[in-house]
Amino acid sequence: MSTRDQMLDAAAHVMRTRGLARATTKEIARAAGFSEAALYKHFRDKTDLFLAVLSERAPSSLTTLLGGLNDRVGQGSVSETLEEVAREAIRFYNHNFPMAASIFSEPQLLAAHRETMRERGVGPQHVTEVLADYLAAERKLGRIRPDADPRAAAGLLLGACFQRGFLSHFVDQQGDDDFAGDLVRTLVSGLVEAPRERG
Amino acid sequence: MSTRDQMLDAAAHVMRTRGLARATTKEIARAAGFSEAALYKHFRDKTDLFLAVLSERAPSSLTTLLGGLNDRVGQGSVSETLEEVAREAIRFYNHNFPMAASIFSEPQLLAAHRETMRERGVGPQHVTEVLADYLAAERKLGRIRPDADPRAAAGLLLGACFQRGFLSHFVDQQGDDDFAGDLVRTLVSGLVEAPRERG
DNA sequence: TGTACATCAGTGAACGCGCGTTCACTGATGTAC
DNA sequence: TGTACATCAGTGAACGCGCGTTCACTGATGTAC
Repeated sequence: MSTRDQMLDAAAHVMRTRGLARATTKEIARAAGFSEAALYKHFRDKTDLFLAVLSERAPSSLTTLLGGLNDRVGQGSVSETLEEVAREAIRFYNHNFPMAASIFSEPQLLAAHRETMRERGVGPQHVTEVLADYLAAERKLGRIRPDADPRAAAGLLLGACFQRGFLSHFVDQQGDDDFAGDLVRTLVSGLVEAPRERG
Repeated sequence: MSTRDQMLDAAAHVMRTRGLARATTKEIARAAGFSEAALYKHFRDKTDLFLAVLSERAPSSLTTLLGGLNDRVGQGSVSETLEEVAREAIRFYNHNFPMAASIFSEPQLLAAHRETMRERGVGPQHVTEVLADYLAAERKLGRIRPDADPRAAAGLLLGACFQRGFLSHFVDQQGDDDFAGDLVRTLVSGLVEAPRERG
């Protein structure tokens, strides 16, 4: 693995475990096994290093899963697919929330990262859009009600997972075994219609 | 207004506008109109000041609205109540997300704040619980389906609002006029049942 | 093969700066007699 | 009322420290002839 990659891994690790405020050049260099000076052979300054971490070490598991949603239109049950999405989303947000949230402590870093994402056409809003597209395709097949709102439904499901990822760090976690399943059943059935047969 | 209150207001303002990383004693003192040394007449150290801001300047609008939910059980339509909750939640999270997120850059501060909230029995998870209680009460009255899951439904609605508050800072905001309404309609109707009459 | 030089990743030590915090002090207000 | 003292919010200036960054340097590797 290249020195640069070792430095990015070390920086990501320190940011996650010590927090952005404690992610100093000294700590990062120490974790990477190089001198502080060496960091500046590979990155212009500390902001450059952080932006590289955010761009190149943002985990792609959720994006990958959602990228495969196109192929699942009409396959399996919609509920099963949504539950899988929800479970993966909860894991993803739980893992990445602290680092993403940290950026809000440095608005200049946030602005620079926004710009990078805008240029590449990626970002957190993209996830919701991909799920909404999937739901729209299922609606076209008649597998969900014709007047359903794909964007709102995607926002509900992923928003709940997002908040769950937040809460798991903010409070002592309650042991809710099948939160993903609870969410999907509630979303699919709605609050006011007559109950359907279960099973 | 007491000196202490002026300092808390100034600190909250700087934290919101400049970010936690730039919320230095110098900036806060300047915004409050006192010397840095004066801060230490009213707070033991900087952490003590931040914790006081988090405890005493956490806006209560959402808590207030949700506190009144007890009185609305059986009153008006459930959809109207949920839309009002959603609209207020979006405003609330939009306003408070940056400061709350900032805390994740300093895990020690986060841990101390968690402890304060735990002692007082408050916290972000409380909001979801109160909404879930409201929904459970409406279920008891038969105004929502008997097998509905109040916790999941509250998680979906407030989670979507929470994520919305996040996205409005993270990406250039799209102009979605009635997101709260879209969420509630989708949550109430569900994805698979036959459509109801509108109007 | 040997020699002279170029390149370049990485280092130890130092730099200036801004930070949180403390210090001795001021000046206004209250109080005892 | 006047005097002597106590209290206390607030200050200007200084403190030490850790930070990000730069510097002159090393030593390994490559290359020309």
